[in-house]
Amino acid sequence: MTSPAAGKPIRTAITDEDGIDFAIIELFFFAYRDFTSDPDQILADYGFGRAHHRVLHFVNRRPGLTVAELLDVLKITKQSLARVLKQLIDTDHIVQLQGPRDRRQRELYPTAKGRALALALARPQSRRIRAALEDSGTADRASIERFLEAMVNPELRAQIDIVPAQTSGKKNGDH
Amino acid sequence: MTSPAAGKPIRTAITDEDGIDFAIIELFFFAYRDFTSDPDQILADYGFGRAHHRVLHFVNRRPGLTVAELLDVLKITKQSLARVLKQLIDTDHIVQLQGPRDRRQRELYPTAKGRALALALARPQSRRIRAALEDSGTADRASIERFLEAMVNPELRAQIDIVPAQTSGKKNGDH
DNA sequence: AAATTACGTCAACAGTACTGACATAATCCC
DNA sequence: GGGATTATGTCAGTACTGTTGACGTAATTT
Repeated sequence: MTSPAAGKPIRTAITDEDGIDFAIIELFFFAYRDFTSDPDQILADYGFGRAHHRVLHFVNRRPGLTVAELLDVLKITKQSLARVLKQLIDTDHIVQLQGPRDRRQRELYPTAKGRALALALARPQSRRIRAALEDSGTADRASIERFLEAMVNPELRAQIDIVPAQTSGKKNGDH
Repeated sequence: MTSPAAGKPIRTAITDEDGIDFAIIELFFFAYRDFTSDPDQILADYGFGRAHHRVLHFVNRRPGLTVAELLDVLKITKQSLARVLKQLIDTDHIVQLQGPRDRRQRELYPTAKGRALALALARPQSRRIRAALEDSGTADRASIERFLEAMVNPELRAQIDIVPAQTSGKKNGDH
């Protein structure tokens, strides 16, 4: 049961000693797990995974973004993106257009099919958020939004707020 | 560039039409990504991954939990847990004790080494949370906690709150 | 014309998850 | 007592997502 040189078991639960906020750490894990479980179920019907969802999401949010910009947002390598993006293009969820200024670039746009899937995936997530905001009562949307934004690395906050609420895509002022 | 029967590109960004809360959906993605990046860096030094972190976290939070209980909290299969748990035991971060009542069970406890690593991993996460709470100003801790808890599937909320704040482990009233 | 950039692709590998099958020991129940 | 069930462990195969490294091509920059 216990190996030869095994350390002694600690029988007391870890406490909030050192001011460690275990409650929220744990809550964040559970919340994110369930948050992603809704779209995961839908994606399975398409043979897609979470990576496809992320690509689809950002292409719909910033139509016309280039491959390099997408890589920068997702923080993955191009080899990792390649497989996923190829599948989304082959299944006609996303199309590539040659960049108008720089013909080396590939601007990514959703098709009607890709737009529809993005919406279908976001719907249960949005429903969950709305319900959580209601259930938690007092918490107003803005304060949750501010908290989540503050959780993001400062250098990377530029990636957020790129979408100007209503107006159309092609508005990438970064890089 | 465009394949034969490709759909037409949609050039407008997806809107908050249909009442979809894209802002918070996206924020949640960025926040969780950065939230996990801190411990990921530390884990790399040990040759561990995120799965090790989760096991270590819950064994420290509920010392004496059984393998079955751990599987239930993590919502993974025993085959998936096996490798990770074995490594943590082999490296003397966790020890197993035969269950006192039911000798088939294996109660999991952290060693001093495992406790120390769990704390080291939680520290930057807690720091990030504290900073985010401060930065976001108004948002009081309790409302964030309530929101995150409300994001979790109702059936699974029992898993939370198991740890009674200060008292020791062995208090698993579920199942 | 040479260097750099944007993108694509091939190959190998790691980490985490899954399903299915089978083994062992301990407990439960008739 | 003895068969069924339960808790755990393990073997084998597979999928998805990510990595590094290398190389190729076309377009732009210098």
